[in-house]
Amino acid sequence: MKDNIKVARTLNQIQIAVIDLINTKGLSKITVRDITSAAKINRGTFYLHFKDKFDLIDQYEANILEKLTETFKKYTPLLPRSESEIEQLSLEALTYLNSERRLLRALLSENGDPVFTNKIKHMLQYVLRETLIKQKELMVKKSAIPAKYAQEMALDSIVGLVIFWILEDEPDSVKEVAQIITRTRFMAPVDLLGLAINSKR
Amino acid sequence: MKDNIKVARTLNQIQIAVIDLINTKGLSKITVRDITSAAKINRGTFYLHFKDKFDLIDQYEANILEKLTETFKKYTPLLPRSESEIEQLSLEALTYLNSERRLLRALLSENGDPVFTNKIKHMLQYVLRETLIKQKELMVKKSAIPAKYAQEMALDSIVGLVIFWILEDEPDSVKEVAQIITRTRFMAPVDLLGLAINSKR
DNA sequence: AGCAAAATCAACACAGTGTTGATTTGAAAA
DNA sequence: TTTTCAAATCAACACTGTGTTGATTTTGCT
Repeated sequence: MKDNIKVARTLNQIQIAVIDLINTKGLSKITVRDITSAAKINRGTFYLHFKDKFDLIDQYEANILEKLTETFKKYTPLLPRSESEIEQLSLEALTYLNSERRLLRALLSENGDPVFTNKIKHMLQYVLRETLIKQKELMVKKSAIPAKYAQEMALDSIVGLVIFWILEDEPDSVKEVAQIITRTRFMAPVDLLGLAINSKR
Repeated sequence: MKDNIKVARTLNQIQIAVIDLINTKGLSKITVRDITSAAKINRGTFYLHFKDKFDLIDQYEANILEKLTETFKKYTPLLPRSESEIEQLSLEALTYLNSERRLLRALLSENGDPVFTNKIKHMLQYVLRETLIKQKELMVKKSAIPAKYAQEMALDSIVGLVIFWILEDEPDSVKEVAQIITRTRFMAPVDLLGLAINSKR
């Protein structure tokens, strides 16, 4: 049996310290010493749980990505076939993200781990690819631009939107954002921006 | 007078070494020692030109961003009012980026500097904000979603597209991509992907 | 109360950093 | 060609952070 209570307390102190340190001095400048002294634990103890600073961040991120993947799996085989299905899935994913807002804000901020965004993108890409294979019949129309670009942009815009929401100081509600995500799937950038651009050449 | 030739040769050797090292071992794991030994210069010489590894990368990136900003300034006051103006600006910007493809590929790859993407976004945001102020009359329609989200997504999708293109092994021509960018401004994600999604709830 | 896991502590070699002062090299002006 | 001076080389320095060690103490659990 592990002394789970002891471990849990230590890991807790570490996470609180790390979030605080990311926000104050930035992840890249944090040392293991910083973490352990802020968490008021022995430096050796840190190495009992983590290989190094990057391993620590990896564990946090992997945990979040895993939970998020499960949410998506619940909706497989997607893609969703209707607006309301898109909205429902968005709602569930956003609700989970919101529950981890403190950690996510730190990791996704300028002071955080700039690689995390890429990991999120790759996870989503993997999930989408899995389901797209089973859903080829959905692809009925030919797009005006190569699929690779379309996929990349769809992914970037949605990931960008969610991260933007996470980083807001007074974020809109989960429900509002789920609706916004749904709407944006059906609107062009020019229309989203409300611009009047002459589409004649 | 500076021994410009000497300096230029040194800086050249360093850049070649850095690009190579980023591609092989990744920017985060590169030491100043690695750079100087690969460039076959004395370690002290490095510090004659750069404060540290990050200063070096900053200089490369700042240089690229500056050139890119100039290109955009040539088109001020934009925003462009027609498709052809969008395409022309895209063409010019892409042509410059293409001329720096080797360095950009390294910096923007998984092994590169994950912060660079953010810097590009911020630069574009600044340029757009500058011009949007002067072009308020362009904003005629009310968008269905808050402007902040629309702007973020438009930015993310276009930056994502360009970076995707930079990282391709056999990239499409500058002209093709300029056309693609232009088209995407007027199309919704669902249409870009060619999906048949039921928009009824 | 007694066991075992977890945390503490001091000490270690090591790698990379950034800086120094003295010396050599070499491109270009006189 | 010779002179000159900025640039590059070189060896040595103190310093910081790392990751690991073995011995010891603490503390939750049964």
